[in-house]
Amino acid sequence: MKSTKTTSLDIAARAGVSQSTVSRALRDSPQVSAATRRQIQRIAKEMGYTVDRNASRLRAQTTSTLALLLCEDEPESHINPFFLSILSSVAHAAAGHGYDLLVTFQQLSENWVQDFQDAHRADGIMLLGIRDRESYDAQLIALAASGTPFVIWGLDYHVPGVSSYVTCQNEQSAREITTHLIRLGHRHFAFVGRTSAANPEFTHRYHGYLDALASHAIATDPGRHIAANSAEAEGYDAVEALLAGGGPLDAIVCASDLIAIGAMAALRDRGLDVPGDVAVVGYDDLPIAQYTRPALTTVRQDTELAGRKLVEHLIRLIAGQVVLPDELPVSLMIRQSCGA
Amino acid sequence: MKSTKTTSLDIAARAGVSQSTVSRALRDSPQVSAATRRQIQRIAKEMGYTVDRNASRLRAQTTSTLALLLCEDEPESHINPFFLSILSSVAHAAAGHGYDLLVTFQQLSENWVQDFQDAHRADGIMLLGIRDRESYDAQLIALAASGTPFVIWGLDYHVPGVSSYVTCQNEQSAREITTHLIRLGHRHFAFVGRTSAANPEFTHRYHGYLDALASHAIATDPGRHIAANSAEAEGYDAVEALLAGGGPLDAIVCASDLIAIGAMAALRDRGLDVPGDVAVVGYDDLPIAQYTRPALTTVRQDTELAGRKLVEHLIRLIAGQVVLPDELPVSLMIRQSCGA
DNA sequence: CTGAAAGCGCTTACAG
DNA sequence: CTGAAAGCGCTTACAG
Repeated sequence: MKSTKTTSLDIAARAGVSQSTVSRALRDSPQVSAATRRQIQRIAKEMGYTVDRNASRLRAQTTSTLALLLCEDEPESHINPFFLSILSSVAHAAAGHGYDLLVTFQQLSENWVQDFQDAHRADGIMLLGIRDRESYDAQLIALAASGTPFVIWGLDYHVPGVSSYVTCQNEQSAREITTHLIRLGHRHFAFVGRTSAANPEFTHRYHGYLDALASHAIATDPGRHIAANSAEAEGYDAVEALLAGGGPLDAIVCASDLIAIGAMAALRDRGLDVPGDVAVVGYDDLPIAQYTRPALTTVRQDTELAGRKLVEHLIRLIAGQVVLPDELPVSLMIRQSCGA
Repeated sequence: MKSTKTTSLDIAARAGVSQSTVSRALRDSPQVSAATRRQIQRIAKEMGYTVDRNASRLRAQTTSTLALLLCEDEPESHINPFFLSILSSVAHAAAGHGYDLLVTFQQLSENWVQDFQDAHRADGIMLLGIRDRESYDAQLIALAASGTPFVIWGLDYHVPGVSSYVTCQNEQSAREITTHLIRLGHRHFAFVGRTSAANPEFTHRYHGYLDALASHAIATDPGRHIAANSAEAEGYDAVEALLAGGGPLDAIVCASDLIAIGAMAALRDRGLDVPGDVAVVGYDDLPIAQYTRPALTTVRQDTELAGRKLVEHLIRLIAGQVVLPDELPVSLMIRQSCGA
């Protein structure tokens, strides 16, 4: 089946030039005359030849590969579909820049740092899903110390010249969506989402939420802040805890859409109407958010832009160029679950 | 920052053996004495050495890499979260077998076949999301002819010795879930999902559905079969078309959960109760299916097993071993949207 | 069990 | 603008 492999020497023989010239022509080197280059490229195409990546990478001491590490808390835990959108965008962007994309799902227990760096598997690394900074700290420091370029999504940690990060305007957008609820007349708020120094995205959203309440002199009760990771089940349980706590409640700000969807299910199961009795808002704007009933009011993160930025930052870092972290704009998606 | 690279020669010098012995020891060759092997492995660890993959791959003419191609209809179209689960499982399985995983999102217009094969980027390919066999036919034939091992999810196309496929018991499970609805007393059915020779999964599900109806002598009307791809919006529109058609309707069998979620939203928007007025069932058991209200009755596909099988088949194919296509068992997840 | 040597298929100074 | 040559870091016959 498989015919013997075509190498640059075969092309050279056919074109009547040296192997070096073939190599140059295929890399669009200006050193080769236009006529020779065209001829060589034509022959290469005819013979179905493509450069052997292993050889070129070995020789050029590069990998032309970007790695994407998706960190998950536990093996086989459900991953937020939000990351699928980013992954898709990253894959397109990487391909557009001529890079291969290596994808790994990692648990934080594993020591991926040394592995990736020394095995020359990728020129740089993108980290998604790092929510618990403390657990990752040692690995991040080691990564930075090794000089491996990397970019983080959602965590504002960066070492100039080595790493960068891309995140979105978490605090500001949470302030906006909470203010929207206040304007609608809601006064008894709760926030669902685990916050800590270790979980920066949710923490920033929480701060924006608190800030909006404070600006309107609305009191908050620590009991109205329930920790939850981004999963429907945790949103569901959080609402049960909230209702068990008693007291008036007319709006729940959730740190993610998945949490909000679980929260809405719990409210419904308790016979409460959304938004009639309790308004609910989420964060992410997953595709499904348009199709829950009531449709979910949420904050849209531009995953297409996020993926592109991640790749651009990483490529600049690899090239030794200056990179400044990016905070991407978001947009409020007002639908029915907030009451308007 | 980055120190000069450690090579097997450095290890050899330190261990006082030849470079060949280092190479053998690190590959656990039985040719090396246990004592020497242990010592070399210890030194390698101390020096933070890992084999340079580009060099070893070039030399051994292999890639130790598996490619996963996710085919999408249009650039940036939403991808079914179902594939995220499979992707996660594939990533774990590939890592477990010592393979890297290259991920690409492809449109069918692109000619990925030659690319992958000739560029020595992967030892084998997994194809997900090929729903339209006709469009891919030429590429599949070319792939098979090139001798590149590949495995397809969901499409029963295979060339013994070169390719295989993994799918699930689509027809049988659709028959079961439809029968369940019939037992519940539903008599006026519709099916939403695009079927054609080109879309085997949905087609098999449709056949199972028709079969169940026929077994119970329930009449079907071609107008009650609406084509739809796996997306909430298409499910939504399909229900509008169904309702516009008029006539009694008390159960909708959807070819995917995404379609079902869109369908439920449309019914709700028309003031119809699910399952009171119309029962709805889906397919896939996405995590969200437990949290729609009513919770969605659906068919669970074991994505963890699916990913593992895909990788196992591919690795066997690469090793030249015999592989028989797999049809995985599924399970009915009875929740509320069916009326029991 | 170990070593010396060849060679995988490229890229890239160096020389012309 | 082109060629001859070195060498990236391994793996693996071959010889002992």
